[in-house]
Amino acid sequence: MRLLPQPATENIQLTEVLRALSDPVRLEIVARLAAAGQMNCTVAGDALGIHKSTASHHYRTLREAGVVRTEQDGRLKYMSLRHEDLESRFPGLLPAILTATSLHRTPTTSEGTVSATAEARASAGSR
Amino acid sequence: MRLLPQPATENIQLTEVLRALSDPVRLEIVARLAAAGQMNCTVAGDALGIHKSTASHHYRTLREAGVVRTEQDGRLKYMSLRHEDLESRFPGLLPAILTATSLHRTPTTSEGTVSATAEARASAGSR
DNA sequence: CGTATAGTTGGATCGTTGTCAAACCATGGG
DNA sequence: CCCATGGTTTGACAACGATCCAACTATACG
Repeated sequence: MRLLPQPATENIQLTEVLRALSDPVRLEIVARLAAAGQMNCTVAGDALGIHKSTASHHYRTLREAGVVRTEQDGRLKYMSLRHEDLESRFPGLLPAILTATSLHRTPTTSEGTVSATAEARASAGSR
Repeated sequence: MRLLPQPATENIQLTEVLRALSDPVRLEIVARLAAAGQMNCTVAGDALGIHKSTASHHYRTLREAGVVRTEQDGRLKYMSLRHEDLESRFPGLLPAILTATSLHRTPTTSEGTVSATAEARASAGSR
């Protein structure tokens, strides 16, 4: 369970977090992470219908901004929200954003079927 | 007291708000607006040490994102935060961001302090 | 070892953005 | 009516970002 490099909590910058979350694809990833707890990269890419290299770019952006942590377990990498770190540095910010995304959810690309698959796979891969 | 065109409350998009606030200069404008209540455009530009056309661009970005309202009174235009509109659409978001900016403020918002200006300009200019 | 799987990296493309400068527009005062 | 003042618009420029494809790396499994 190797943890990929990420900024220390005290070095997380507000503008970078906001920038990371200002992209619809990344906001969607974060919303799904909040619901699922964690997520493997391929699942995220498949669910969002984007190329895997594009997905990889978004994971990196989120990780470097300090929004998510990535742990490698074998061939898989699992992302999860840095909830406590963000809360301690920007109290209330992430909850407010997650509330907003759930309030104004857009009927995204085949949300129901794909997200069901994504969740099934995500939970099957977790332990 | 003419009100400049702005998006209706229900049309304010989260990603656009986050995008608008992800620029250090605009975040500084918003922080000062929160402290001062309202602000005239030239004052903001002078205080931030940026060209007036650049400032104008940022005002427009903030207004079009739904973050600020602009009212024209004679030759002057006053900006103020759309606090209630944002609160009704994204509860807790703006307060959390303002809290974050005041928690991790570089120098304080007193006028005349130019170091904040220099830093904002430096990071913005080094894109 | 060889192969399949998971993800990254580099290159190419194309649109967006922050900045300044200069010209422009609008408003109120003399 | 003209001019000074407050802001906007346009143009140019350099940097950034999102995306895809193809090639690459790394890990596990047989």
